[in-house]
Amino acid sequence: MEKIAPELLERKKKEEKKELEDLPDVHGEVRMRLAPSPSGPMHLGQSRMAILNDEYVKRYGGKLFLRIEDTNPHNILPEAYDMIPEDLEWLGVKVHEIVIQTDRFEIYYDYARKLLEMGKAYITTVPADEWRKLKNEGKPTVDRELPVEEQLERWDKMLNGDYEEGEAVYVVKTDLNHPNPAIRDWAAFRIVKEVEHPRVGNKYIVYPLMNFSVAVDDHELGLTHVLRGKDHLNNTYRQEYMFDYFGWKKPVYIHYGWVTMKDTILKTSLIKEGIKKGEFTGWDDPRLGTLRALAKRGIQPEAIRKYWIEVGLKSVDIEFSWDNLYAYNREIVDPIAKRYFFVWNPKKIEIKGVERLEAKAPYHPSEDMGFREYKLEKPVRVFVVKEEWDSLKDGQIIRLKDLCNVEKKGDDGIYAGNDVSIIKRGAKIIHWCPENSMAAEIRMPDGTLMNGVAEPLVEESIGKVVQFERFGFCKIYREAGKIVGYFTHR
RNA sequence: GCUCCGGUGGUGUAGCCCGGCCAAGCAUUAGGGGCUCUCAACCCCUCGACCCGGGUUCAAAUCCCGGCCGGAGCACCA
Repeated sequence: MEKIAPELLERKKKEEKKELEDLPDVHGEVRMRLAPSPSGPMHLGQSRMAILNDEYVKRYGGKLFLRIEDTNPHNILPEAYDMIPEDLEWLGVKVHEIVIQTDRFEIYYDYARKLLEMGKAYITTVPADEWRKLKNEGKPTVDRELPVEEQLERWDKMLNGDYEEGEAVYVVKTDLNHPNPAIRDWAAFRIVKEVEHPRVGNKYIVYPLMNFSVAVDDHELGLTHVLRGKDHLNNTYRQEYMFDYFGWKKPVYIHYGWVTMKDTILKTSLIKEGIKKGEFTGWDDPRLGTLRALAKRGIQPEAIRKYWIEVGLKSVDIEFSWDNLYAYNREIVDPIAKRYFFVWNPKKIEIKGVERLEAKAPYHPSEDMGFREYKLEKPVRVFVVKEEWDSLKDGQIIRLKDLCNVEKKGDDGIYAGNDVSIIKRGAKIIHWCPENSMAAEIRMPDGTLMNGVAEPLVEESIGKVVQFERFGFCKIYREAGKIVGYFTHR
């Protein structure tokens, strides 16, 4: 090989596979986390952080935490506690330990008290908008510098439920003159009384806000590296104050860019509403960008993984490319998908001039998967795509793939032998389905349906991704006696 | 408005830190051809990019300055 065609080897070398770049500051093993809130199942956008964290933990060894951030009782879908781990498992992400924030209130309270004692936090009873206004002007509220004893007293009152919702807020001090107003004093605990938490009920009335619980947990879990979207950049700065106050060692923070997904419905609140209204069939409706929808459509988790590895951790904003994802998926699915015929807008034609026909079509054009065979008896009738048949000229001879040649004559076909060489001479090849085919409905990612018939043998591929020849890849299901295909991609 | 972050073909990415081998690589998409009993796969070819302007230098996608453009955050959400 080397002697005959060294240039081929050269080429091989150039097509190195994409690899994630190394993480900075790795000393031995890493400890990382995924931190979704349980508002719904995972979607494509969230799979990025899951995959990347997983890749690094697998590369360096260490531990990956799934930390469910459920400290906002207003935005929780109880089923999500189970759905998220399921989605991760489907993705092939290895989670070593699950941590749920509503199990950890005592830890947060503990640190909250310490911070008050250190004079690094205060409890304000000033209304939110006023507090915010003062902050933007770089001015303290009247209660910011109240003595520690009084702050602790207020804290106890908060915990005891002596304040109503919105009457008191625990704030972490930073720097009122910080040039970025977003970083100045930030709210860390709020009172929630009017809503019951789906998981812990009304056991607690003081809820930590994200920046506080995240900082505490990132430290408590001993994280070495934190990957997050750059929309969290200011939160990182806020949280760093906590690390500085307590003298904790900070993890390495890496902020990756924003991903926009055109024509993809990701927003959980919208999906939830749509499901309720009946606009979507469920969390796996093929129009959605949830992982469950993609799974249903036959997208392989390995394709998603490969996609995000290719994209990497850059802080540039990017546009998601379905084409690229489909290309990766096709690479995986093409060699294993069995081939079948699906005829949309079917028209039944009779092939005259033969007693019987035998079809022998390979399951795969290049892989050795055997054949699907059909025997067609006397009135030999098949389904073909209506527009296709109608567009043929009378007298035109075409090839019915893996069956025979026919000459069109109105709504009939005249048997024209079985000489494959007519293809070489330019005969059109069309596909067909036997008369005993099954009704089939294909559901497209844009929500449209295609109705037709699928050859009987597809039944053996229920639950699998197949390729309907001259149509595209689909994942096959059965619903109410009919074949239902979820379109994967061409 | 303020504070950050970033700008390589339609899309994604490599190169940028440590200037030259970059008249910019790879993948995908699009167009064309080949092969094939699929409009798939495979093979070949083609189109297509360093945001702009200065500066430093023998030499800049790579370093410096300015501008322009895009994005994020500025919640008692995460």
